[in-house]
Amino acid sequence: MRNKEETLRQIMQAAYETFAEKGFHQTSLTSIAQQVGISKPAIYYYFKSKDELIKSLFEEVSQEIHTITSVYPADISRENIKQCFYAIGENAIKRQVKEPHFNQLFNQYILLSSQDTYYAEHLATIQQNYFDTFYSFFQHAVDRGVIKDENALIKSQLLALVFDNITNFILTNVTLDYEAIWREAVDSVLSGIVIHE
Amino acid sequence: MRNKEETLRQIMQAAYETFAEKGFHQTSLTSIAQQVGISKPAIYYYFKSKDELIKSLFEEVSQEIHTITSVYPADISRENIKQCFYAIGENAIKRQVKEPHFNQLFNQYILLSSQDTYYAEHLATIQQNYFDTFYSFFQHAVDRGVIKDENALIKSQLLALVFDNITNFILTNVTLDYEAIWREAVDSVLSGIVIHE
DNA sequence: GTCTATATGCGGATAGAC
DNA sequence: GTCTATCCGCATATAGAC
Repeated sequence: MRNKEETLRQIMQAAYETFAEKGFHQTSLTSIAQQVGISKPAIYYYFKSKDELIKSLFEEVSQEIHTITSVYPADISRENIKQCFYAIGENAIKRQVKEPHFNQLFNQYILLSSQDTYYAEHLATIQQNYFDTFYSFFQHAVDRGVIKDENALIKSQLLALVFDNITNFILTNVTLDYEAIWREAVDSVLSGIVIHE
Repeated sequence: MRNKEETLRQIMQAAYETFAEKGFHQTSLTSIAQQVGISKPAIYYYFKSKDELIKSLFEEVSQEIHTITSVYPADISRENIKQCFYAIGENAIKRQVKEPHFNQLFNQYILLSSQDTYYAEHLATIQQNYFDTFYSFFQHAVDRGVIKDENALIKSQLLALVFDNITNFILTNVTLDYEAIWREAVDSVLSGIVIHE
């Protein structure tokens, strides 16, 4: 006899990987069941439908997003602010290279969002939260007298857009020097607003 | 009796719109046939399979991309270079708002590319070409003595990434001042390299 | 409570009539 | 060039074994 929670986790895990690699449609419940070692209808004991499984996975992935985007260093100074920003990008690039599945899956939900209001609404929240994180990072620096409060909102949004698209392009066959692009973005955006005493 | 070319165009047109709105999987050949006013198997006279139809549409969309990305003004001067860049973004934003189907469809092909090498290879070429366009724009300005040849490759790629992601985010429910972000990107990237005599 | 066996219906695909 | 008939596979649903 199997353990209920264990089986559930295995289904989620198999779904996560196969959906990311092959896409929702190209992944049959049969193949997920096979990976887990159960029969296809057994999945229906855990999920009302394939769409429910996809939705559950989305909720899990949404949680993870928060932990990813909500990390920012405690101490920002004139000396280390660029390094802080550099590090944010470098970490994301490394994670993306190491774990492409996450974003591959996430991109599928973004596509779903143009066809399904449920995903559209939830993703809008996530993305808004993502922009907010960058903005609060800027405000944090402003509060500490590290940078001037000049166009901070737009600048933070600009960096967020660059950051996001770098992680997207890593998934493609286009090889660019993404770290250099990120550093250039940070340099360009901060040039002129970092206070040099 | 129907006209062959006319029917083909109608199938492509219906596919274009429905695929963009509902996605490849959620669009059945039956619904396309209904829109055109023919029966489902009739589509198989024009396309070997649904995948073939999707691929044909891709080739058509690929053509259009070239015409979109390969426009750049003939005369760049110190006085108008920022305006030129601003205009590129403004045009793209306007087009995107007016015609969201194009990018919605295109994004689906990007997703396919992580599952299918055919699309991966062709998209890599398109995206490479897209970066090249931005770079040659920079080189053009360098050649005319408008900007310094400082980090031009990375800067051009940075602008290309911003440009691309702005058009993506317009499709979402996230409303930002995209024109302002684009102008900020242009200002940030060009600040320091525009030659002031 | 956990799963298997089995049934239904839809969408993609093919053969062949007109 | 288009249609009818038909096949096959998969998502889905339910009945019931243990």
